[in-house]
Order: sequence, then C-alpha cells, then structure tokens
Amino acid sequence: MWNYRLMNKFLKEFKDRGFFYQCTSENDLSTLLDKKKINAYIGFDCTAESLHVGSLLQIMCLRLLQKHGHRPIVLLGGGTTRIGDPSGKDKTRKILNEKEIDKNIKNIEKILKNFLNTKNAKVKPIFVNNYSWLKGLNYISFLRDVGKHFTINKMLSFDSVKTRLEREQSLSYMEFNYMILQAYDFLELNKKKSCVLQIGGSDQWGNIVNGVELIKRFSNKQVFGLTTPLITLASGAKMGKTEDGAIWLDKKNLSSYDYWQFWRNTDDRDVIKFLKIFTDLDVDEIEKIKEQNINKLKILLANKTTSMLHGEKNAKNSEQAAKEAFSGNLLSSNLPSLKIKLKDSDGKINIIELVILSKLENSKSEVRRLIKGNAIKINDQTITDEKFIINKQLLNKNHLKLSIGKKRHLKIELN
RNA sequence: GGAGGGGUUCCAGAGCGGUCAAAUGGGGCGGGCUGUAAACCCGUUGACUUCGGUCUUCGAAAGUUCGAAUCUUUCCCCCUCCA
Repeated sequence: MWNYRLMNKFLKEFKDRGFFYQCTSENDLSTLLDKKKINAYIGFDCTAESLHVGSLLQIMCLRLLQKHGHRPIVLLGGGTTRIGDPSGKDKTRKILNEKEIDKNIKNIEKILKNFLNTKNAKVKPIFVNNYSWLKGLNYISFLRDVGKHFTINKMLSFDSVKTRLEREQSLSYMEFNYMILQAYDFLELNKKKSCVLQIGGSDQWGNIVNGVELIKRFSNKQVFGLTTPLITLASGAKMGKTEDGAIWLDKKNLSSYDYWQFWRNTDDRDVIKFLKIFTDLDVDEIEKIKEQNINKLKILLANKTTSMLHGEKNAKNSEQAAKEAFSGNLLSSNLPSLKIKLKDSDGKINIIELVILSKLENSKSEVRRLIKGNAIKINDQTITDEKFIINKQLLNKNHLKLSIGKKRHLKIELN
C-alpha cells in the first residue's frame, strides 16, 4: 500500500483487525471504496445443516462491510454444493441430495440473519442461491461463452487441483469444474447485483482470482478479490472443532452457556487477536485495555461474542451462571438445566443412572472411571461410591447440581 | 498390464499362533499445581458387571486349530515401483 494512513477506512479496519490475507489490486480497490458504496459477496458452503465458529470470521467480514455502508451479498451455494469444492479436500465430498441442501440453506440463512443488520435498507444483505442460475445452464453455450476463457494448463496449476493430482488421488471431472462455476457465480452476481468484490478464506484465492479474471475477459470490468487468513488457535488446532463437537452458531445445537464457555476458555495467547476479530470493539479500545487482567478480558470476549449471537441477556445470564458454578456453591438458576423423570416412585436414583440420563456421558464404564477419579459431584459434594443413591426427599426443591470435572455443570430437576 | 507393500482400538504406529482388550507416541478425559490459561506432574482411555468375571473388537467372509489380530483361501480397498 502506498500510504497506510490514506487507505480506505474499510480496508484499514479490515487489516487492523487481522482479517486481511491477500487482495487483488489493493490500491484500486481502496480508491473505489472511497468513491462509492459497493456490493460484496461471500459464499457459504451448504454441506452442513448449520454453521460453526469456523465460519465466524467470514460473518464478521459481512458485518464490517455493513458497518462501512457496503451491502453484503450472501451466496448460499445450492448449486455448487451439488458439485463439491475440491479445495483442501483429499477426497470427493459426500454429495447431498436436493432436499438436504434446501434444508441446510434455510437454516444457514436464518443463522446469518442473527448476525447481520437486516433493518437498514441501505446495507440490508441480499441472499442468493446460485442454483437459480446454475440449474438452467446450457452446456454448449456455457462452454462457448465461459469455458473458452479457461485454459486447462492454468487450471491444472491451481493448488486445489495440483495437490490432488500429485498425490494421485482421483479428481472427478465434476469437481474439476467447481472453480469454473464459482468464477461464473461472480460473473452472474456482477451482472445481476453489481457485485464488485468477493471475499473468502485464503483457500479460496484461486477460485476468487478466476472469477476476477473471467469478469475482466467477459465484460472488461475490474472487480476485486479479498481473502482472510485461516484462523488457527495458539495450540495449533483448527478453530471451532473440539472433541465434544463443533461450536455451533445455532441456538438449537449449542446453548448460550456453552457458547459463552467456549470463549471464556480461550487460550491466553489468542485473547487479543480474538477480541479484534470476533467482537465489534474498536481496535483503539482493545489496544487500550489489552494490559488488563487476562481473565477479565476473556469474560469481555465471552460476553461480546455471546451477546452478538444469543443476545445480551443470555450473555449476562451465562456470565452469572459461570460465576456461581465456578466460585460459589450456589445452585444457579442460569445454568443449563434438565428435567429427569424418575421411574421409581419412591424418588431414588443411582448416581451412575443419573449421569447417563443427564447425557453428559453415555458410557457407564466411563462414569465409573470418573467416580474413581473423584470427578463427579452432586451439589459440590464429591461422590466416591458408585453405588451412591440420590434420594429425592433429601434434596432441596428436587433440584440438584451435577458436576463432572471442573467445567461441566448441569442443573437437574427430578420429578 | 507386470512386480511388490499394506489395511490394527480417536489418530499415528508396534504386535505376526496362546502371557493381547492389544506396546509406544499423539489426542481426549479426569486429578494435582494455577487463573475455568499455558507449561508441567500423576492417573485413565472398547462395552457391561453382583468387581468374581462376562461379552464384542484388529478391512469382509469362510476355513485350519483345544486356541487366531497373528496361519490358509476368496473377496474388497489403499500405497510404491515398472510398462
């Protein structure tokens, strides 16, 4: 960049927050963004029924666009999901049927709307499904109009293709076409929605550049591509996957308490980075507070991220529940709770049964091991006997707190 | 098409007739220390159990044997080299 301070505000913030990886014609893009408000798009894969934290960076990009007055276009790849992106994949992806894809699209759209401003008409996001233009393509005219702009020589040089071939893993002709279709998506969005920028993860660079070049050749217009880095944790793991399962951005699949806990447990080394990427706090503000107590910062991070998805009230409740679960011995009303019906009319239940019914564990052997390891507590009392019986009469209001280890707590109501 | 090598518990990877629910490392889980962090130390890591054991696992099926992850046959799948 010729002069960092003169850079377009959106781009500058994009960089300051750590969103930036690569860009085509950065100076030209900066100039354009200074001149006018644009439409920019990000595509989301619809292979899964929901989104997890791994997609949160892209979502934050959409929010940032809105913040600066640009309109995001969300492309839900109903068409391309039918093909499967070979980027970063060793094997052909499972191909879903139409019903599943449509269901996924609906759900993902719903999730995205939680994060985006849908009120302000100037920046209201446009949701599109590329199946609407891909399904009717005529093969011959597509080859003549679009296919002629792609050389096999070049396509073979793209990483997504190259690595597959180098490892002698099969790459079907169908998948080989993925990059052309994604480039074509950009062309369509440029024509229909005046979209001039595509943002994506760094693994999408090849696909994005193809789109930029296709539009240049086809319509002689300049458009831009911008990529974000792959976010890895300080521990080296990929973002969003834990042993227990993905951190879903979906109220149905993950409670606000668990979501809050995910952020609360961020590695020290990642906290500032995450505040910049995953919250709306001003970068200057973050710079000012970054020397503060690390645990306070983690709570701030958890509160901001949880508010964004689950609302401020749920975030505060989660914070309160965590405070009570970890420091006090109070049974917080804000903890995730579960009702368990006792078969036994005299109101007794064995500790192992209880844990299994709580679904915190699903193997009795594992529960026995945990008991041997002093990991299980009822109302903060360590259980040492696997034959321990919980008697309803002894409990206050039929409520009890079941804890496994230091981090998993559940409120259980017996009846 | 020819010649070899291999498929083992979450992953990597030993085992190559009984002592194998299967070494070792990673990861996970739990305990300790701390700060719900990292690092480190310890324990644990198929299921069920009346804690005596019982049952199901080593690509699939069939067989040899008192007994198989280990031997034989067929099948499926991967990899390396040559053409």
